[in-house]
Amino acid sequence: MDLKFKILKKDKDTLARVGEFRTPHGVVETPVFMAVGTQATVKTLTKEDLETIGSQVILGNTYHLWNQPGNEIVKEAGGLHKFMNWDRTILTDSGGFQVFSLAKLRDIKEEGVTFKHHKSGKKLFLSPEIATKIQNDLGSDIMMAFDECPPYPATYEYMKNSVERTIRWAKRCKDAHENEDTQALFGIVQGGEYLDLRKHCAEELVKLDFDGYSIGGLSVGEPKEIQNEVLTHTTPLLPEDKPRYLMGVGSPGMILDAVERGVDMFDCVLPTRIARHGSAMTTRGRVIIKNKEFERDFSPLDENCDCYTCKNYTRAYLRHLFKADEILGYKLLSIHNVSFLVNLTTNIRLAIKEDRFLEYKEKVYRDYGLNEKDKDF
RNA sequence: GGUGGGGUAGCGAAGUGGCUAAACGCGGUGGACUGUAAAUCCACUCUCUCCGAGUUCGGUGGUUCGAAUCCACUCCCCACCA
Repeated sequence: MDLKFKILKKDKDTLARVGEFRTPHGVVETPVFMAVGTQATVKTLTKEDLETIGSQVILGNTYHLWNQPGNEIVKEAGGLHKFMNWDRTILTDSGGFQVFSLAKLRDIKEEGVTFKHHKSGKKLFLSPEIATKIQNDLGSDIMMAFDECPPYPATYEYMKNSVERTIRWAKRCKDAHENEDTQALFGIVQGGEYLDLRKHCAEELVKLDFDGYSIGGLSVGEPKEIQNEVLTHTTPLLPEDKPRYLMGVGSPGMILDAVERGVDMFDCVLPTRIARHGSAMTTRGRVIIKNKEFERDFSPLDENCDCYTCKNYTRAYLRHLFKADEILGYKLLSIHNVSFLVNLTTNIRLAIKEDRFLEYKEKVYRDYGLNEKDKDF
C-alpha cells in the first residue's frame, strides 16, 4: 500500500526532514518515535495513556503474537487494532529480530527459520511466506519483511550470505503479500558494518519497490561511530519519497544523529524496559530513580516535562514505589519515558520546520550533560 | 524448679575440627538494559593503608598444630512439664 509519504520540510543544513504518511488508521507525522507493544500491549500502558502521550504508532510482533494468542484468534477478533483496542497506526515486526534475540533457540535455512519455543519447547517454523501471512492476519498498517537481524560482530562472509538471503526473503515476502491495498510492506536493509553490503542490499531492495525501507541490524552492540557511519552511507541510497525506518533505536542521541542523516521512523523497547527497571530519560540525563540521592527529592522527575507523571508525582514518591515494589512505579516511569521520546521527536519536527535542527540537537546534547561519545547516545 | 530445643554478619538461615570472613535468601548500595524469553540481569555489601592484612560466629576459660564447630562454667531466648 502506498503510504503517500510527503516531505513537508527539509532541513537547510542536514538530511533531516519533516514528513507525513497516511495509513488506514490515520496520518503519521515524521520523524516519529513508536513505542513497542510486542504482545499486543505496550507494557503497563493503556490506550488512553498512549493517546495522552501522543503516540502515533505502536508496534506489535509477528513471532510472539503467532505463538500467543495466535494470528487466527487475532484475525477472528477482527484484527490486531480491534483486539488490543488501538485505532491508530500499528506496525508489526516480522520476527526477524527474534532470529537474533533467540539465536540459541533457532536454526536458519534458506527456506526459513526453525525455532524451539522458549516456553513450550515446541518446534516452530517461520518463513517469509508464513511471516507475511501472519501479518496479513494481524492486519497491521505497516508490515516488515522477514529478515535475519545478524549479530555484531559478524565476519564479512557471514554477513554477505545473510544479506543475500535477506534480499531473497524480501522478494518472497513481497510475492506472498495479500493485502496490498490496506497494508504497507517495508524491506529491511542489512549488511552490518560493511558499507558495500549495505549498498548492495539497499539497491536490491529498492529494485523490489517497497512502501518504505528499514535499516536493520544496528544497535546490536556495535559502537556508535559505526551506527553513524552506516547511516551516513545508507540513507542516501534509499528513495527520498519513501519513509526510512531505523529499527531498534531509542536513545535520544542516536535518534538525533539518525534524523540528521535522513531517518524518519524509530522504535525501541528502551523507554519501556528501563522504566520497569527503574530508570528514566530526562532532559538532564538518565536518572536511576532508586538511588539514595532521590530519597528526599520532592521535585518532578523532569522539570522540563509536562507528562502525567511529571505533573503529578515527585522523585521521592517514584523512588518509594520502586523500593516498595509497587507496580504503579513501572507505569509512571513508562509514561514518562515514552513521553520523553515522543516529545523529542515532536520537538525535532518543530526545529526542522524552523530551520534550527542542528541548534536544537546541540542543545539536547548539552542539556543531557553528556557528549557524543557516551554510550547513552 | 524440671526436661528438651536454640543463640552465626542489618534480618532470616546453612555450616558441627583444617578446603570458612563463614553457603543461600532478604535487606542495603552502585550499575546495565536499544525491531521485548527482561516487573530482568550484574557487581559490591565485617574492618583497614583493601596487593595484602586484621578482628569475628552470646560470654569466659580450656582441649588441639588448628575451633563457629569438641569440653567446662556462665548469660539470654523458646517449648513443654510442674
